[in-house]
Amino acid sequence: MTYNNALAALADPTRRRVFEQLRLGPRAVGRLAKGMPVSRPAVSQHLKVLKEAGLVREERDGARRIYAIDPKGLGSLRRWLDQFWDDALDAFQAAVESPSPPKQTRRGRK
Amino acid sequence: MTYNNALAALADPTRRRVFEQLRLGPRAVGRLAKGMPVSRPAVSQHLKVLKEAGLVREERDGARRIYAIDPKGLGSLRRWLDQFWDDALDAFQAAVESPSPPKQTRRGRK
DNA sequence: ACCATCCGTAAGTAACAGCTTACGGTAAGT
DNA sequence: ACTTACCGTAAGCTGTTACTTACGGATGGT
Repeated sequence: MTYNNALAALADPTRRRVFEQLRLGPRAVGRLAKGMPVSRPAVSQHLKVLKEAGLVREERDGARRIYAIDPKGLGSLRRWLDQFWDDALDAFQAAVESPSPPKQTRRGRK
Repeated sequence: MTYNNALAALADPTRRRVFEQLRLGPRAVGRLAKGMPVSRPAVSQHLKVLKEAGLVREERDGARRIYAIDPKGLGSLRRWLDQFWDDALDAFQAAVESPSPPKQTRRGRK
């Protein structure tokens, strides 16, 4: 039930860019901030949102925080999307196969 | 390359609710607005965003507009997520299998 | 012709989200 | 003990966004 947070988290372009950076492997905050158009605190705030959405895991290494992708949030999002995908295709196919659907027209078409 | 718009569109809870309504089949605007906590124009605006994101298709039936899920936007979103899913699992597995990664520590761990 | 239904758009407002700078806390090196 | 590096949080500002009401165009029935 965390897919809603995951969607909201991945909606922001900057945050998505941080997330895509982590696809290459775990990274510290400072390293993530380098090469980004925003400041380091901004990256920290984005990481906080991603973490609360279950998309990212935090691991301490001395004074540094290493962030990595958490498959959990990604999985729940994928499940939601797949379920949606199947149902949508069913409805789409049913609409195509029947020229005059049962409840489609209420007052006649033409 | 429309997955970013799709993510932004599905980020809003109300808009997601409209979209999930359409999972049951094509609906007119007025019918979608009934049972929603917001006004009909608000639903129209949400449908416009969903349409621009490629998530929804519009079909005119007299004075009514019938909206239905467009598999296109859903597909691009799914592809992006799948690619992400694979890469993330690879990186995750690689990180687990190697106790001491190559560039993980810069000044030594302890 | 008239009226009712269905809907999109414009304008205005209030809440939210993302960014910056400033600050404090923790850990490692000397 | 002192300094440096690394990072999270608070406070404040600003642009965006989701909502409302009001309006007008298009279609269908009588």
